[in-house]
Amino acid sequence: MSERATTVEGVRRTNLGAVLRLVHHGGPRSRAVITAETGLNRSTVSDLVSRLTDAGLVCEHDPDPTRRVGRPSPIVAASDKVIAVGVNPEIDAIEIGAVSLGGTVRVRERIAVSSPGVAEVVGIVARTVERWRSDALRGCRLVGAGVAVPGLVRAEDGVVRLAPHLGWQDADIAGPLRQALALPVAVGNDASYGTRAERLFGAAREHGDVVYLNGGASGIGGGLVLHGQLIGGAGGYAGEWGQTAASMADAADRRVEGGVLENEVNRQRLLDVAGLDAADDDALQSALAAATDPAVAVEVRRQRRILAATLGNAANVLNPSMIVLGGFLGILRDADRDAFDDEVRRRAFDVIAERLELSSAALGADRLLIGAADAAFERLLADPLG
Amino acid sequence: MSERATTVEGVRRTNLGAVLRLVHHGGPRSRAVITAETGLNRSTVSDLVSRLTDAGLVCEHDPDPTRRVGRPSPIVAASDKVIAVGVNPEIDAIEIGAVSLGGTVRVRERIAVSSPGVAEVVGIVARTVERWRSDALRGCRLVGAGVAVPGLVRAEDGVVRLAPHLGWQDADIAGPLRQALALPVAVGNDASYGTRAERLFGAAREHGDVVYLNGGASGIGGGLVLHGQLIGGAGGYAGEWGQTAASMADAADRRVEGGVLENEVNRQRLLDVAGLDAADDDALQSALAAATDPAVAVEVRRQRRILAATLGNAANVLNPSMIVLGGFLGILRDADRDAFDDEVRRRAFDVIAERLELSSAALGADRLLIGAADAAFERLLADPLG
DNA sequence: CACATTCGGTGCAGTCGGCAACAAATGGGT
DNA sequence: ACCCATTTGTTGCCGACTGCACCGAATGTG
Repeated sequence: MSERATTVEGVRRTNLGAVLRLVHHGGPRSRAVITAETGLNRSTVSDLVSRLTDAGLVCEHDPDPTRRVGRPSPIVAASDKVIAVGVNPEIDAIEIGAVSLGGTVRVRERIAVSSPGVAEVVGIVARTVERWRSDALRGCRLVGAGVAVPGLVRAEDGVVRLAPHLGWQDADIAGPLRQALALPVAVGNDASYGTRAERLFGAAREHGDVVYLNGGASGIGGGLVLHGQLIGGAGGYAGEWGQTAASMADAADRRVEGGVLENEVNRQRLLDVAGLDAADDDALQSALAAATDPAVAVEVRRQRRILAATLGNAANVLNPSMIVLGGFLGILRDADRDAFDDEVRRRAFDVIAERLELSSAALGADRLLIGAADAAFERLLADPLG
Repeated sequence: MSERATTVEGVRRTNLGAVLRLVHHGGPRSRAVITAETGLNRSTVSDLVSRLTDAGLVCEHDPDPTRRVGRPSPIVAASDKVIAVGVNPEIDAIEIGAVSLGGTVRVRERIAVSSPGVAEVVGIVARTVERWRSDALRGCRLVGAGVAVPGLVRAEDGVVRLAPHLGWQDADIAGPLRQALALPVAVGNDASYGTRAERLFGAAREHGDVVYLNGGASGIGGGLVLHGQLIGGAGGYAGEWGQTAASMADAADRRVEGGVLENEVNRQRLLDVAGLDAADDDALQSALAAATDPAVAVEVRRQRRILAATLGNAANVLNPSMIVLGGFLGILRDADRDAFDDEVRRRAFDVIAERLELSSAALGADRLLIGAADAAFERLLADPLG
């Protein structure tokens, strides 16, 4: 978003990228609106749009019949024939999706595999994409692939340093996948890509300072957007909330001596107290809501207290305008949204709480695929005609 | 640093700023080095430098006698005649400094006043600067002033929302001071400006992802640099570590029920246990080192534990490459640096701890003046010839 | 049907950085 | 003392890009 254009040609790249980004992340809009939002000249926008059209990246169609005087301005939309592949390997399956520019999922498959290795993932993805290419994606242009990995990914080269649930360690999936698909490949942490998706297309849309926390079966991960930028930190490992020491006002709230946040705020504990063996988030939510055993309410309240303290800390340190909770953390909040939000705000400075919103994640299961695909689009947005 | 240049003229602004920033933050260097570091063409750099010289912002002087073949390249240095004023109102005094481009403090005064109001600060600063103008700063060009306020400052307009130690609330100091000095004025939180100074000229030089925590008599504040940018958050209030709930593995470490970090990691508690009434940081450090009472060591260890847990959390969430500790937090660390650093690293993921450095603050009392002045320079760097 | 309004298209001008050729300044070798 | 290689500043030209002014197109209004 904010590369500095030091050269005159760079200005063109920047501006082409800005226009394409606008219709990709913000949806279709008229040329006139683009002119107003970019602050560029009409003639400049005209030129930029026609170049993007020539390159097949955007489509123009007739304007909406508006009731206003004046010449109607054609609507510019991102081409849905430009596609990036999103991949999310998990412990029991691989999820693959084809996402078009604009952020809609065109095709999507979940392929059951138990704890797949790198070669297995690459093979399955390559076969699936090959099949799509001559079928659902006929006539489309594939521009890249993104892989959302449940683990620690080194930002500089995309090497998976550690993915405990997959059993990967110092694994390079970018190289093999790039070879197999003949496409550029981005690799990133799943929570980071979830953050990206929620910020661009979900609950944190339009927010420049976002804290995102996701609770899954394997723990708590998250991501940050500050100054409108996704924050990776020095190595790209930022967002590991699950490993932070939890703040508990009452020592009786602790369950694991020397434990960390994800030991205390924990999905399995909720399943246990609800008497469930395994369940998806919807089932868990219903079970918790329907439970009559007071122990359930006690455990939910305990986890809510601890989570609220963590979020209060995050608010004081980062001053976000939006906190988004995904997975079972959203369930904890939804048990009584207003009370939860108030408790978080109460722990933050007034001036910070004033402008703090909280939300449960808006995107469903597509979140990671959309985020991963968007990371793959990033190269295109940086230099649309390159 | 990273404004996007959407126009051709904007490219020139960006590049002029980049060159000026280089010699301002990085020190004097030859044209040849500037060419290499900016990636710009020789002829472009030549033009940019001569424009900056014409504007009196940089000076060129004869090259160092290097032992290499080839035409020597003249050294470009930021002009020390370009000055910004840094101001730091405290509870017992106002500190004022004149800082030249390049970051050196030219003049500096500490004026004792008890808990000054806005009008008092403005008056004193105006008189002092007026005196300097016809004396120490004769022939200099003043380009702005920055005020480091111990309190919450709204980023969007510089209004001081709350500065408890000064008794200010919703106070506008930018307006009156701008009028009195006839200069643009920047207002910010003191810890933010300290962060800025340590990052540019101090311990975190060259680090793109920095966590800075400062411990003073009034509490614990801090700042963040991520992706090379100073992070303010949605309202500019980010960095309030002091108000976060502390994480304590052992409940016996708690001293204040429902208290926050700055209640537990606390300068006054150190003074008390050391039997001191009041002392500056140097005296406190000596007293703690010389103490024989085992209660002193116990309290130091307790505060170190809590601080290390907080820093470990910060490392996991933000993945910084450098953590800088100022004020009495530096003293706590210095009591046994290696042990402290190891404890912080132990609490972070291996991959994060691998590349995590810690340091005590490198700049002394000048820190806030340098940071505040640098904030005032920002306008100049964004558009050097504007 | 004339007019106001809004917006796209075209040609021109201004600005900027890249490039290539040349000049200048230094060290090394004979 | 002299020539050459190397590095770097300087100059003039070129290409690229955006902004602007003007014109034409498309729509609603009276």
